[in-house]
This record gives sequence, C-alpha cells and structure tokens, in this order.
Amino acid sequence: MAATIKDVARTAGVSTATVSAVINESAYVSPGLRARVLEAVRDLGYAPSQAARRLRTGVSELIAIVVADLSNPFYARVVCAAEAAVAAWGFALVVFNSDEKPEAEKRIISRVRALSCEGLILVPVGGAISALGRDADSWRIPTVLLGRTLEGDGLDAVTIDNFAASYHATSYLIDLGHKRIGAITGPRHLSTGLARIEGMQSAMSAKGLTVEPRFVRSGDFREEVAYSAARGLLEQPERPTALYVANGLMALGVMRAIADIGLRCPEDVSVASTDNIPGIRGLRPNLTRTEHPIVEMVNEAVRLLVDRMKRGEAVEARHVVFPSALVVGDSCAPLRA
Amino acid sequence: MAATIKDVARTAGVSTATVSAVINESAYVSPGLRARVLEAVRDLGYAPSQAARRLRTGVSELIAIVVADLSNPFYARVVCAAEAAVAAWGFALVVFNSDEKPEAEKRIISRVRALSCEGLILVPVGGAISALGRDADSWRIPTVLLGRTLEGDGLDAVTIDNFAASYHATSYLIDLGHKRIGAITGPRHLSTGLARIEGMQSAMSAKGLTVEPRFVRSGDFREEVAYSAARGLLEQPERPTALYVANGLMALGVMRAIADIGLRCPEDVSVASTDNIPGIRGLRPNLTRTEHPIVEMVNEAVRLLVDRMKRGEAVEARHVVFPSALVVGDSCAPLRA
DNA sequence: GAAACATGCCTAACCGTTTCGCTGAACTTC
DNA sequence: GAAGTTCAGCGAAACGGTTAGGCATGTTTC
Repeated sequence: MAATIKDVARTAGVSTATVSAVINESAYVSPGLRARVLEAVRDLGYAPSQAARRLRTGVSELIAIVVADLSNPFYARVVCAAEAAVAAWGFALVVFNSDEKPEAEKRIISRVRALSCEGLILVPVGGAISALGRDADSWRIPTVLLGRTLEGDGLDAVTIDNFAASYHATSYLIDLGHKRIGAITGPRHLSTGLARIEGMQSAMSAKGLTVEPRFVRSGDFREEVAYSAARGLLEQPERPTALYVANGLMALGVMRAIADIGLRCPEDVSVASTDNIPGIRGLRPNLTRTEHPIVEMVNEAVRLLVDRMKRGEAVEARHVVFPSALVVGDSCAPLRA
Repeated sequence: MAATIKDVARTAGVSTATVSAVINESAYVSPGLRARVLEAVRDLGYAPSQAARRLRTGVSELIAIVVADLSNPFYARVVCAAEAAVAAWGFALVVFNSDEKPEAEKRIISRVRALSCEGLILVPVGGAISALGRDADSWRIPTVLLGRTLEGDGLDAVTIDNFAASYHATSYLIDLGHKRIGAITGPRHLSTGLARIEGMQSAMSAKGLTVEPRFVRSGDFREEVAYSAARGLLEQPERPTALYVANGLMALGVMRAIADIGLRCPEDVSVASTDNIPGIRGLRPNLTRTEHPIVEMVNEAVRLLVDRMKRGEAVEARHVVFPSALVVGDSCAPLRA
C-alpha cells in the first residue's frame, strides 16, 4: 500500500502532527526535524491522501467540466485551457462528455455530485437545469456556464457575443458585394446556434438584404452533416456566392465539400465562419473567421467559479460576455460582376 | 451542514451499520427497519459523503490520464476516446497535461496518487519512472503507458508500430522516385520520435539511399517549430523534393510553410506524415499519412488497465502494438525528371 | 529567584463511512 | 428441553489525515 502519514512520522521519528505541520507549513517546525520529515517523505514517496484530507477539512480538490462535444476540437481546446486554469488554483479537472445528449448530461451531473466535486464548468445541452436541482432544499454544486446560456437559471455564465460574431462575419461578406449569401447554421435550440442565426439575419436586413431559405441549411455543429449540407446547397442550379458557416468544425466540412465538388474558394464561393479550432490555420485558402478568446474565457469562468465556491449563493449571478475578433484570411473575394 | 449517517441512524432509531446496509443493500434488513431508514434518509435529505466512503473503501471511481501535450489535437482525441472508454467501465476521468515537461509529469503523478485515483493512463515524457516509484516497497498506481514506452519499466503499454509507420510513409515517397528526401523529426529522446527516425532511415537504406543531414530538422512535435524548420529546410539553395514529417501537428506547420514560401505541394515538394489529427482532412492537398487507430488503442489501454487494477502486480507486463495504415492523399507526386 | 510567558513538539479527538465480530432472540433438532 | 443453528441488528474499530490542547523545556520580567 501507499505510505501514510504514520509511516512518514515513524521513519522521521516524529509525530504525525509534525509531519502535517511540515507538509502544510501550518506551524513552525525546527529546521532539523523539518529536514528529516522531508527526507522521509521523499524516501517513501509519500503523498497525502486527498480522501482523508477532504473528510477532515471538507475540501476535495476536484472541479468537473462537462462539455457538449469533446470530439469537437474547439471543446478540446476548452478542456486544455480549463486544465491549466484549474491547476493554477490547485484543483484537478474531471472531464465529461455529454455528446449533445440531454439525458447523458443529467446522468453526468448527478455523477459529478456523487464524486463530491467542488465546482462544475458546464457547456449545457439543455437537460441540465433539472439535474442541477432547482428545488430550494436540494444542494446545488457551484456552477458556471460556458459558451452557452440557459433560460432563467440564475447561474454564472461566460459566453462570447455570438450575435456580434456572426453579424461581423456576415457584414464582411456583404461589404465585398455579395448578395446571395447562404448559411450553414447550428441548432436553433442552442443559444449559440440561435444567436449566430440572428446575427447573420440582422446583418443582412441592416443592408436591405434577405436570407433566402433555400440558401440555408441547418447543421449540428459537426463536420459530416455540414459537408453534406454544403454539397446540397452548392449543387443547386443557382447557388449562393458566399457562405456563412456557424462554427469552425463545420467550416472544415464545408471547405472539403467545396473542393470535392470542384469549386474554388474564394473564386467561386466565399466562406466566412465563426470560432477557432486548431487545424483551421492549415486550411488553404486561409479561412476568414471570427476568433474567440478561448483561454481568457475559460480563465474568467474558473475565476467566477472559484469565487462562487468561496462565497456560496450569496452573490448575484454574473454574466460575462467576451467579444470575438474578425480574422481576415483569403477565403473571401469581392463579388465578380 | 449536510446530514450524516449518524443523524439518519438516530432519527430512524437504528445503528449506523444498519443505515449503511440499507443504503448499499449490502445485507438483509427487515422491511420495517428498512422503511424507517429510507424515510429518515428522505426527511433529512441525506447523501453519503463520498470522501468518507473513499477513505474507508479505497474506491474513488477515478482514473487519471496524463498526456504529454493536451494542446496537440491528437492527444485531445485520445482524451476524448479515453473519457468514453473509462465511462463504460464506470469510472470518471481526471485529465492532466504534462506539457512535455518531466518535472511537471513527476508533480502530476504524485498528485494522481494523492487524489487516490485507481488507475493511470500515461503518455510519458520521461520524468515518470522515478515518480511512479521503482522501489519495490513503494506502492505503484496501476498504470498503462500509451503511445510511448519507457525503458525497462515493467509497465503495461499500448503503442503503434512507429517504425513501420515511418518506414511505409518513406517507402511510398521512394517508390514515387524521390531520392532527396528530407525529414522533420520528433525528439530523439521519445520512443516515438526515435522509432520514426529509424523507420525512415531503414526505408532509405533498404533502397540504397541515404538521408542527408542537411535535409533533416528536428522538431518538437508542435506546429510552430515545424513551421520554422520547414522554412529553413526548403529555403536552402538545393532543397529536398520530398519530406517526411513525424506527426500530424507538425505537418500542418509544414504545409503552411510550403504555402508561405510560395512553393506548391505536391508539384514542388511532396509531403507524407504520420498520425491523424482532426483538421488534417481539411488540408488541400489532401495529406498522405499513416493513420493510427486511436479509439481502438485507447479502448485496449483501458481494458489492460482495468485488468491490472483487478489483478495487481501478479500479471506480467503486456505490450500491445497496433499497426497503422497508410492513407494516400494527393500531397505526393512522382519525381519529375 | 519565582512567576509569567514563549517555543517546539506530541497526544488524542475527530471527520463520516464501512465492516468485522458479537449478541441475544427465534427456530431446529434429537 | 438442552444444545446447536440462523440471523437481524448492534458496537466499535478502522481508514488517513488535521488540529486543539497539553506538556516539558528555555527565556524573560520584576
């Protein structure tokens, strides 16, 4: 078995209290003993049992993150950033994938509670609210929503301005002279999906244009469906001259579809999209897209979460919105007369 | 504070042992008492403390994964697959990123132990052995190595045949007539890095060719260094006509470098690489590469790990090697005379 | 020089479970 | 009806830490 504090105490010839004091630097210990203790710790490869410490002090050093689609490189980056952010606060990160399934999300959240995680970072898919427990008596794990919001939840949230992101990307296409602009959207039932649709439509009507339904296909934020949708869209007799794609993963599919059909980007069709995933920089042409400050978002989310963990339900729910920046590549060309 | 098992016992007028028996269904309890206990549980809103349970039973339902570079989409996929595999066995996954730093890896491993994770999936960077404790008396967490191996560790491992992968990719280039073949390699101190170098060299010498040192640059398996290395390599007065790149992330950088220099792939330079990351399919030209069966590998790793957790050190260390498949794209062209 | 205080470490109680061994009652068996 | 068997339920000892309180020392203060 692993070494315990008693083994260390015995080896160093001191009491467990002294070992504890050395480990936690919670009391003065003379240099001599201190050195002996540290040596014993090293020799035995001792690491304090988190379970015991938690039982006594009430702190588990676990924060859970539940993402909606771990196979999406965007969320993989989120997890990467979260691991770093959480580690900086002294926590370890438990990762779950709800795979966009509300039932899975519910199951996961009760599991998170059973594991006595101290906090929860949640990219919600919709099944969450009831699972989190809105009843007054049932205890809620401190939670921060990431990327997407829920209606009337009273939870802290960190998002980006999705409306502005798609508005800008679409405006950019319009300013290049495009009028027949199509879209591969995300699901309407997600706050991100909806806001990006609305942002695009707003940009269009602001310039007196309309979005033709036949130029719009709804995707699921994943690559394969977007690929087929793009093929369907672009193989019509009359096709849009530009496309707004609601996320990066779908943009990969769209670019592949364009190439497979034998069209050229940007000569035949301009493409702009939202969100940043690794691999998108490898695309040729270089995709014009709005990028999200993932690391900053996640850091802020963890900051809010840790604060909430400390202060409990006392504080009002906070909602931090990050701006996204338009990164101009060469996937968009002016409309040819 | 939350109710404890003692509160429940007192309320129901039974002992804590009985409450425990009811909760866990670990022993027969007469219907009458059982009902009283359940009622008390409901009234008090009692939920067992996982921490106490963990301390007592030693089961944490936690498996840790430590990857060498979480920002590499390849490992992000590994984590994704691991989450699913581990969940299927009833565990939750704690994710750590050693960021290719041996000291970080050491620190993380003692943390894994402190969290009383029951198993460890490790993509080692080298600092691991001592941290895992090779002394007979110090307790080792059940561990399976993934992707990379360590010398004489006696640990279970799941890898791919890196030698064969680079051998095949290189042979493919040679068969197209290329003779001046360059390489962007991984670090020699990693088993993957070394095996891929050796596989390439073997393929070359098997066909009577030699690898010219000036055509080789060593990378770090990341994009940026590979980008610069490729520029350096290809901007020489005399440049290689084909390039073997030791992983997918570096391939993204290389393709970007080729485009930025103004060369064309495959007309001016052919490229083949190893390993699969999402986003690589979006590349144009479509990259010729060897792909790894990530999901199968990870599933096998988890299977080995769970088995090891059950059987202890009794079993001999097992090493499972997966083959990789050459996926031919259009990033390689026959050498022009 | 005795009282008061500071220092440095130890002893032991406690956190909330699970679980082993035990008790006494009820039920068989001859 | 005494001895042996079951069996539901209990008491208490772990599990591995933290920490309040205590106890020898050594040092200051009048």
